[in-house]
Amino acid sequence: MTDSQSIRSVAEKATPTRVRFAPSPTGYLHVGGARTALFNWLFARHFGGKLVLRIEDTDMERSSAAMVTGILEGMQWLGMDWDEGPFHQSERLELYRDAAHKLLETGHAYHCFCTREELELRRATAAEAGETPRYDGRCRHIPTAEAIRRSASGEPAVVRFRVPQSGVTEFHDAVFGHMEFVNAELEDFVLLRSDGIPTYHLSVVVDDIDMQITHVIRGADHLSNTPKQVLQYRALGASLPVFAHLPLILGPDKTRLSKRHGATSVMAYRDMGIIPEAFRNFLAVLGWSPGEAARQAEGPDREIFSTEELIRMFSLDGISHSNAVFNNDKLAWYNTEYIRRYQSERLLPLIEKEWKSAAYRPDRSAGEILAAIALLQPRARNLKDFASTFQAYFGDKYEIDSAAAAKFISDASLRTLLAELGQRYGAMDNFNEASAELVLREFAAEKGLKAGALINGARVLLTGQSVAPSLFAVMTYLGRDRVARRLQVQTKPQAAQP
RNA sequence: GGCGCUAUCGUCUAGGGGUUAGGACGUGAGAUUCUCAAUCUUAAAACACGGGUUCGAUUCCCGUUAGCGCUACCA
Repeated sequence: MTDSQSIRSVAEKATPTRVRFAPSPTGYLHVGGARTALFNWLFARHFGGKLVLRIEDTDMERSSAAMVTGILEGMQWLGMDWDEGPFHQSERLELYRDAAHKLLETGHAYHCFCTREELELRRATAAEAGETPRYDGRCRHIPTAEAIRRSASGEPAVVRFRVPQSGVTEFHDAVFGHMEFVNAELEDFVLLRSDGIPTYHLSVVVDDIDMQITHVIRGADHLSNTPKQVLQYRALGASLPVFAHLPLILGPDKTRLSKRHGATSVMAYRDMGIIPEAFRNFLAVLGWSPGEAARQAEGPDREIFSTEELIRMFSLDGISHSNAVFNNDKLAWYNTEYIRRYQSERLLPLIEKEWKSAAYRPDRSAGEILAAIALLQPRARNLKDFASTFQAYFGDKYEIDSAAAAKFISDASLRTLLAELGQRYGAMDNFNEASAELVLREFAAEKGLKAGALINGARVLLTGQSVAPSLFAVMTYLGRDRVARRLQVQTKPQAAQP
């Protein structure tokens, strides 16, 4: 340890928590990435630290600006903000080249002139011989002067890190504990490609040092890469951040979540009618648990956590060591819970988006719309319901579900009676929930049939569905005239159609 | 193949040397009755296996098995 290093580590202790979310824009923000972002965000907010957003776009062929936009959109949808960035690695290439040169100068790296074809061939040969395919280090011993001359003369070369051939590389992981890797198992990995673009291994380390990241919270798929990075921190004379690797999210078949399992993009969940907070809550407890004590302290609800609660309770200690299966049923449950708990006013903008995407236009006053939402919230499962099965509450154009019609209003005499009931309602003076029910029941007794038959039939005519809130509450919401009109509508029973 | 990680109900998990192994989702049954996808009640459902250590392991250690990850001039 040099003096400057110890001074630096003291200084770093005084620095606030700094974490980063560093997606690669080779695809949309996927579920796993979203959870990584969430844990970083929660961690930063918990400690009043900073979240840096960094776009790892050094793979120019696979990266695109559209994907960056999509990722930012995904984060915003989930209600996560960031304090710095987005920084693009593609705009910081000089930094990585400088670091590579520094490593070259200090002997921690060397030029390698082996071609891809040669490497490929050797790998294949090694695999055939049952050996571990690993770079054999043949360019390690090319004298520096010669390497510089060859490189300067235009011979393509990559820069490789010179991994110690003995010893072990250790680090502490906040989730998995003490980690130790035998250096001899590591190969001399590539830092700089022959086109001068850094690989992930280099850029991630250089940026994490440059951005003074204190905690690297990322997917467990990086656990095995970490010793390569630790080696670079040491070679560069930088102190180590705290690493925290997150278990992976799996599909129902316990393989890594992928497109095969359905939606993996978080935006797909928005499009499926999921409330962002519900999705976030679901994601937060996938691979993390606040623990019994913290749970109890938060009161009776043990599964539903507000943003503030999540921030307050979040801790690296609660992160699970094992992978978690993504459970759609539980997500759906969270969604219904959030739909119920939201104030109608708060739900409205989300519902309006659904209307817009379904090209549906409500035909009611703002007050009526809010009342309808409040009426329907307890039985909505999904935001999509408001633009589909609930259309009868927001306008007079709605379809009658054919199965419901067949079951409850296929009888012509019943239809006639419902129309008559409609007339009776139309003539009422004090139309309210209690009186509407009284009139219906008296009407049923008068005609000698069960109230249930009328109720079920009326429900279908009034709402188009066989499932709805309490019928008389629906009537009250709809109002006398609309109820009267709908009951008297003479659509032909579905069954009678040729 | 090598290296690494992991292992509690079907799933997410709590717990932790002595517990009736707790909760949630889902599932079954019942209640309610104007419908249910609501509500209430209730049931079934787990410590992967084998060795240690110990008076006592689901918990600690080792191994086996299984799953996952890494093993690129991808990230």
